[in-house]
Amino acid sequence: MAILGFLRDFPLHGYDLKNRVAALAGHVRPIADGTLYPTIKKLEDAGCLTRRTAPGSVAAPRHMLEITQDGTDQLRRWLRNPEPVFITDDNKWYVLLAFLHHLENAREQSIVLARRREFLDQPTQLFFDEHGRPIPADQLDSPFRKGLMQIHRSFNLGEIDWLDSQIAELDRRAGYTVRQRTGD
Amino acid sequence: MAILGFLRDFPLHGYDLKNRVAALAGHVRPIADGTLYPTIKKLEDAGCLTRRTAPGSVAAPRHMLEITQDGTDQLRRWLRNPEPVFITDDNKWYVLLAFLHHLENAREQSIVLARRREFLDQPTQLFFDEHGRPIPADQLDSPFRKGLMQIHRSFNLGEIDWLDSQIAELDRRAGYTVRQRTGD
DNA sequence: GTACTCTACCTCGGAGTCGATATATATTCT
DNA sequence: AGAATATATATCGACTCCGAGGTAGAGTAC
Repeated sequence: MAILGFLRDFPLHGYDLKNRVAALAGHVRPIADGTLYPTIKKLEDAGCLTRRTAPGSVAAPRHMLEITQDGTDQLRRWLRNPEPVFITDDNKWYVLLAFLHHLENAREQSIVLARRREFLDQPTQLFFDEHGRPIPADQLDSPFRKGLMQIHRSFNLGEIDWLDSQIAELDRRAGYTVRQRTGD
Repeated sequence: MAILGFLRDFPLHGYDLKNRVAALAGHVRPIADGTLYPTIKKLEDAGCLTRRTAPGSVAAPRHMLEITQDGTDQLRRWLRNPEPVFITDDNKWYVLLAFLHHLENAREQSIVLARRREFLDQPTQLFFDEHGRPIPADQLDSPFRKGLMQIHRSFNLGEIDWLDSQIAELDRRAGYTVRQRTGD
């Protein structure tokens, strides 16, 4: 998704892609060569991108990669209907968010944000005692677990606020569109 | 790490472990049977845990798992000297944090928190233009990328605050210990 | 009575990822 | 001259993990 998402903005070569993915997921983990190049090949075989050999600006020749219409369609399918783990795994969710603007329909964007919003709404209970009873944050012995729950909670609330404002804005825009269309 | 970390508190059976890991990493992803049971077996073969068959409270018989001294040692090694990805990957870091109290030495705990703190201190630049120039948050076209950077920044600042206060507290405690020792 | 659900364990195949290794070119440092 | 570093691409074996499937006991709904 990150490869096609970056290529949707402008053509890039593998090495550049690697650095951009590493920066985006930088706080997560850089992508390994052994992952990147086979994935590029797979996407090429699937017709999602084409390559043109160009002289390297500094050293060895580059393979400039360009996204195709099929690639754009594939990217939009992934964004429009993301697998559950892209909603629940923070790392994957942030990668998705970085490319969500490639879904051009505000309504579709709003639906994806709403899925994340719904997920964050679920009460999270992280720790339990011997008998399976939930332990509230203030009764935890470990200051690390206390901090973990506290940080987790405040972070969730912050993201929920942001999601709500974004969803409202997107729905307002989509609403205008619908009204304009139905107003014909 | 999560398996040994939970067993360090009290013995559990596989099914219970699965639910606890799912709750801890609940906002991430639940652990699959195909991951859990082979991992339990691997830890058993490595002498990190022992199992005792007990009648199931409701249905099939359970395998109650208990951590051994070797298992405790292994857990402490993982916590004391975590691989880089446990510092940089949020998901893994939070799992580590949930069990850091099993490192009983305040100095050692503090060193691990300091590694995370140092990592968070690095300026994060997520997006670049065609020419590789960094794009500041306020110049991004996508509201999702803007939100991503904004949330990321505020979250980092929050965690840094917490880390600083924890490190100070731990060092204060470790300092007392050293002073008492050297004062003999 | 029988279908469904929850508990509880286990295995196998496949997908994805990493890390090591290899190949080359150009620049910079010593 | 030689070494180190950065650019740039590619492959291979090993490892991890998931998902689908299987086994089984006990309770619950219809």
